[in-house]
Amino acid sequence: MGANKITAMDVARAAGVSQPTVSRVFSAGGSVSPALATKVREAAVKLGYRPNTLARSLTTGQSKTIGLIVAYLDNPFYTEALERLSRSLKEMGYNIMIFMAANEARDVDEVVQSLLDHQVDGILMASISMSSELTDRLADEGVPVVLFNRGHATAAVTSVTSANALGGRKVAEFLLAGDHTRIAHISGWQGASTGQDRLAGFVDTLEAAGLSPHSVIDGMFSRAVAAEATRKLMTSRTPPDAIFVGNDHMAFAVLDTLRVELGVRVPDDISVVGYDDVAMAGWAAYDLTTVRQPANRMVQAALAELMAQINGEDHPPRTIEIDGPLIIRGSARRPAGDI
Amino acid sequence: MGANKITAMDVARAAGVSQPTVSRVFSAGGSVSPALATKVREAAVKLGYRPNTLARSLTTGQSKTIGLIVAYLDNPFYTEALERLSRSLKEMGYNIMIFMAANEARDVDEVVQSLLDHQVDGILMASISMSSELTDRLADEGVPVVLFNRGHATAAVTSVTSANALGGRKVAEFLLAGDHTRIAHISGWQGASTGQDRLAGFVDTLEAAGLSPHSVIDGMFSRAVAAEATRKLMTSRTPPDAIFVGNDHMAFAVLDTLRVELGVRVPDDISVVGYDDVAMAGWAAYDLTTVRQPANRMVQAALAELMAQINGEDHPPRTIEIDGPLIIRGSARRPAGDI
DNA sequence: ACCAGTCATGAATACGTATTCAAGGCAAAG
DNA sequence: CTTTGCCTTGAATACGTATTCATGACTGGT
Repeated sequence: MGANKITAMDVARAAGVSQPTVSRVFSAGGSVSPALATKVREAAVKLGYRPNTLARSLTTGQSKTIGLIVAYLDNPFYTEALERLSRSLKEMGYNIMIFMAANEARDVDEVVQSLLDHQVDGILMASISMSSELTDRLADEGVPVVLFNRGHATAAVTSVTSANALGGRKVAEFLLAGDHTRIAHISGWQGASTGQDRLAGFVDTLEAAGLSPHSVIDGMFSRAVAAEATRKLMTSRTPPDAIFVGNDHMAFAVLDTLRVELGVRVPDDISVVGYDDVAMAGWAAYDLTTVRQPANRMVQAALAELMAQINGEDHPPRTIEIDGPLIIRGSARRPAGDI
Repeated sequence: MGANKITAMDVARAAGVSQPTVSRVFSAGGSVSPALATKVREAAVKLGYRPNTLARSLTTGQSKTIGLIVAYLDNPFYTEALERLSRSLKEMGYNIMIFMAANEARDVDEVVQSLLDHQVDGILMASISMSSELTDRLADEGVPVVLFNRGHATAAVTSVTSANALGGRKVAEFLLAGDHTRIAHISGWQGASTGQDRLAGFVDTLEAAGLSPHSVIDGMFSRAVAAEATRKLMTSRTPPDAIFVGNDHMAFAVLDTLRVELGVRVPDDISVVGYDDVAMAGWAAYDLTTVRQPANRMVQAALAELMAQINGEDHPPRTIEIDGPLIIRGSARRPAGDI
C-alpha cells in the first residue's frame, strides 16, 4: 500500500519553496505571489497533498469540530434536527463528533470530558440535562455550550427550546374550546425542563378556566410508559375525553393503544394532542393534532448562539424560546364553528 | 476565564519529573516506578490535567476516531444501527465523526476527503454506494473501509449486508404459500445493491414457481414515490393482491395510502410485506409482516471487520451476508393451515 | 534619484504529545 | 566481588502545521 503521507514539506521541495509558503497557500490569511501560489498548487495536486487537520488544529487551537451529545435518537424530532445541524455545520466548515449518552450525570460527564480532550470548539447538547456543577466546569474551561431543547435552572448556559409553556397553553385552550371537560395529561419526563414547562402551561391554563386536569401521569418520554398510562386512564371509572401527550413519540403509542388495543375511536370517543409535529404526525395512520416545534429555526438559533460564543465577543448566556403553531389535524375534536 | 491549558510539562514540573515520564504514566505501554507514578497522578488531578488527544494523535498516527457516513436518517433502521455503533465504539475507545451525505458521487467524495484530512483510523459507510474509483483511492491511501448495508460490485471492499436475495426469496415463498397470484413489488432503489438483490431473489423465486410478478416499480426508498406507485397499482385494471415493498419505511407509506386514502382493507383485500423490521413495524398501527435485518449482528460484524483491518494483519476484503427471519404479523394473509 | 512603506519569502520556533536513545541504578547470577 | 542484564529515567527529537520575525525586493510619491 502507498501509505506515503505527503506533507507540506514534500510539496515545498517539489515546488522549490519553503514549507511556510506552502502553508500560506492553504491557509486563509496567507499572502503569496500568484506565481508561487500556482506552482505550489500544481505540486500539491501532483503529489496528492492535503493538509493534516490534526497538525493544523494543534497549532491554531481551533479544531473546527463541534461536539454533539444526543440522548433520544428513536424520537424522530432529533434525527430531523441532527440532519439540519449536520448540513449547516458542514457549510460553515465545521465537523461533528457525535456521542450518545443516557440522561445520567455520570454518563454525560464522561462524554463531555471526552469531547474536551478532543479540543472541540464548542458543545451542543440535545435533550440532555446538565448539572450546575458541569456547567460551571465548562464555563471554567472556556468552552462554549448550547443546550438544544432543554432549559437550565440557573440560566448560566445558553439554551434553545420551543415556547413550551405557551405550547401547553395553546393545547389547553384548543381542548377547552372543543368542549372537553375531562382532560388528562401524559406528560413528558418531569426530570426535563421541557416536560415541566409544557405541563405547567397546560395545567395553569386549565385552572385559569376553572377546570382541573382529569389526571396527570409522567410518561417519561417512553412508549411503554405512555401505553401503560393510557390503559390506566381508560379503565378508570370516568375516563378522560381528551389526552394531551407530552410529545409525538409517546402520542403514537397512546393512539395505538387506544385504537387497536382498547378499541376506542379517535377523535369520536376521545381526543389526542401531541407535541413536536414530527413528520410522522402528518402520516395518514396517525393524523395527529400537535404543537409544532420549528426544528429548522431552533437549529439555526442554536448554531448562531454557538458561533457567537466561539467567535469571542464575550457573548453572555441567553435563554431562547421559539414559538410554534398548533397544527390541527384529525386526532382531536375541533371547536364547534371551526371550519 | 481560566483557559490555562494544563500540559504534560506543567504536571512534570509540579511532580518534579520530566515530561516523558508524565507521558508514560498516561500512555499504555509506559513503565514507571510506582512511586513516581502516584506522584504524577496526584499532580495531574490537582492541576486538572488531561492529555491533549490531538497532539497524541499527531505523534502516534492513531486518531482513535472512525468516520461514519450516513445517507438516510429518516429511516429508523439507520438510527437504530447508529445507536448500537456509537455504544460499541465508545466501549472500544473510539470516537465517531459523523457526516450526512446524499447518495451522489461528488458529495461522497467530498465527505471522504474531509474524513481523510482528519486522519480517521477507518471509515464506515452506511447505505452509501461507492464508485470503484473511490474504493481504489481509499485502498491506495491504506484507510480501512467497511460498507454497511450496501454491497459493492467489484468486491474490492468489505461490505456487510443482510442476506438480501434470500430475504426476497422468503417473501416470495410466503406470499406464494398464501395463494397470492398477482404479486407486485415496489422495490428499493435500483441504484443500490440492496434494492437490486431483494428484487432479484424475489422475482427469481416467483418465476421458478411459474409466476411472473404483477409489476415492479422502483420506489427509490422514498415515501412519496412509494405512495404514488401504490396509487398507480391500485387503479390499474387488475390490481395486485399482494405487494412486497423494498423496505419498511416505504411500506408504511404504502399502508397509509392503501387504508386511508384508497379505503382498501389490509390484509383482507391485499397483503403487504416489508423489509427491515424496524421497531415501528411492530407498532399496532402498522403490524407489518417483514423480513428482519438483524441490526445488532450486522453492526457487530461490520465493526469486527473494521477493527481487523485497522489492526493490520492484512485483512482481505470480505462480503458478509447475515440471514434474518421473516417476521409474520398481520399485514399479509397467512398460508392456509398456518396457525 | 531617494525614501518610506508595503509585500513576499524563508529561517526559526511553537503547539503538546510519544518515542528513541543513552545513561544510570540495581538485582541476580556466577 | 564482578558481571550481565533489566528497569527506570531524562535529554533530544519527531509528528505536520501555523506563526513570528527579520530580510530583501519592490512600489509609489516627490
